[in-house]
Amino acid sequence: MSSSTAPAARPLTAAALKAACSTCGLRELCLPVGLNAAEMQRLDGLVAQRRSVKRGESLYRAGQSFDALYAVRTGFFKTCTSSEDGREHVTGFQMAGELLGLDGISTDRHTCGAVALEDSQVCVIPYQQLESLSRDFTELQRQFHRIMGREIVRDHGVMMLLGSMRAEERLAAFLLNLAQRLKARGFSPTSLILRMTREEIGTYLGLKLETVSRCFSKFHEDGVLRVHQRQVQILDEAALQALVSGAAT
Amino acid sequence: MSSSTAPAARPLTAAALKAACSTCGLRELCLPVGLNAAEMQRLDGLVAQRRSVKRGESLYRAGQSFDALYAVRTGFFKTCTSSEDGREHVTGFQMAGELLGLDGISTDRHTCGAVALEDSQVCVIPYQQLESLSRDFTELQRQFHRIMGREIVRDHGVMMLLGSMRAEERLAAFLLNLAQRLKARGFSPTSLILRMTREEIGTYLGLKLETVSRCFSKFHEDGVLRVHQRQVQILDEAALQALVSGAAT
DNA sequence: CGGTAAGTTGAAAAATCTCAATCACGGTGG
DNA sequence: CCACCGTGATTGAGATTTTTCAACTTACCG
Repeated sequence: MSSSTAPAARPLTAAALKAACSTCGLRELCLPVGLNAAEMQRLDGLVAQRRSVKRGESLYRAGQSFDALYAVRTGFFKTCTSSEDGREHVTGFQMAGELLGLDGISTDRHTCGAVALEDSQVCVIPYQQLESLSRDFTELQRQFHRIMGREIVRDHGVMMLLGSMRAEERLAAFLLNLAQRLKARGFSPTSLILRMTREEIGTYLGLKLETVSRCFSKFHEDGVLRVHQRQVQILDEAALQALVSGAAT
Repeated sequence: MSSSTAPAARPLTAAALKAACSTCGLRELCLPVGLNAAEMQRLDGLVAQRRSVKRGESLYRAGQSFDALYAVRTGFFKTCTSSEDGREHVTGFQMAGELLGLDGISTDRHTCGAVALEDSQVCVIPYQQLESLSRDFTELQRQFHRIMGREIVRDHGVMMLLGSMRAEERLAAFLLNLAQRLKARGFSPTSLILRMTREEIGTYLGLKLETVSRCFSKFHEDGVLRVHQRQVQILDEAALQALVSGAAT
């Protein structure tokens, strides 16, 4: 769409790609949480650029030098590390309002890759400038730290999931988490379209794709879900919740 | 050393418990990395207090309000989350120079508990003051962010371990990691005394204690380790390394 | 010494993986 | 418009890994 001719409508020009936190619908989920108007404006100056990433393309790759964080504006990403022997492991899925790239902070080099699972757009947040601005604004500093802290807590949750739940429990936890995040963004929490393959779910949950598929089928049989390929409808949220909480039984 | 009164030897007075990064042997591993003399002195003003934690005691518990980070000075800790149904999961082991408490940043409340596995001492780093000081010193800010980033990368490593390695590979990775950290602290990287039980290793690695025990025995039989209870000697590091890297084979 | 917590080992059960065959869907080209 | 192709998803059966349950040993502490 929108070849460079068309002076009437050019949604993908540089101007259109100009970011602006202050007018962004995601500002209550994203980096600007808690900022006042003046601070927001300063942040607008920092988050100046957007970047489009087509489905299947990499936003960044492992090993690449780190110089910016990215806030997902639209679309859906996975982040994955690959081990020395080439196996891939998905460390997370990111949707609108979530930050990508934190893995690069410690070594100035990305340790995961980020791949778009559908056509997506991100806001580029130059890291040097973010550090600098967060020295001026207590609230921005605070929020940035909270976001990093949240990532750590999230990772602990995943470690717990991988370390002590079995297949069905893992998938239940995964679906509930997805539903809850969709809900926070105003989407239906019961009817979702998965953006990732069974294999990607599998490497995220530490399972083989066949196991993931079998669990979906099992949930379907039990009337907990309606599953049709990537279309999933949650029929009995309580049942999923019970699997996750009462995981011991 | 130094206590102002000092009627001879009172190692546990308040004065003796006074912390000082500038004279601490761990400063090259801990928070003060990269600071100049003046900055170090300001940091000394912040990290003013030490706290002793006896073996088996908690430094902090899940749910408790968060107001400080802790740098391990001596000793050894584990951090664990407990799931809703009461199962415990160990998220990490911390030794001298490593930071505890990052899990509290996102919600102002700790989400894990930290328990000393031997008599330990930590430096208390009041969080508000750390944030404040890191607004003044670029280098401190930088280092603090690196530490958080490192924790995220570490967690990704554990997720990969839990998600895609089998028992022996996990234990090998665990031992190599431990050895490497001990080496960085000037201890022998081949002869180590485990501070934790088989069960604690198990919940960290997502295995049952019997499985951990069997893996130790297997390594012993294969001549890779000498194992006698908690005394472990690494005889063939390359073999462990091969297990971790060529995990696919 | 005796008691307790931790560690080891064995055998059977359970969960997950592997390998293989088949099915469904979306897109492409005739 | 429809047949065909390739990717992704499903399902089955047998192999493998890990867990479970249980018995037994060892070390440590007062």
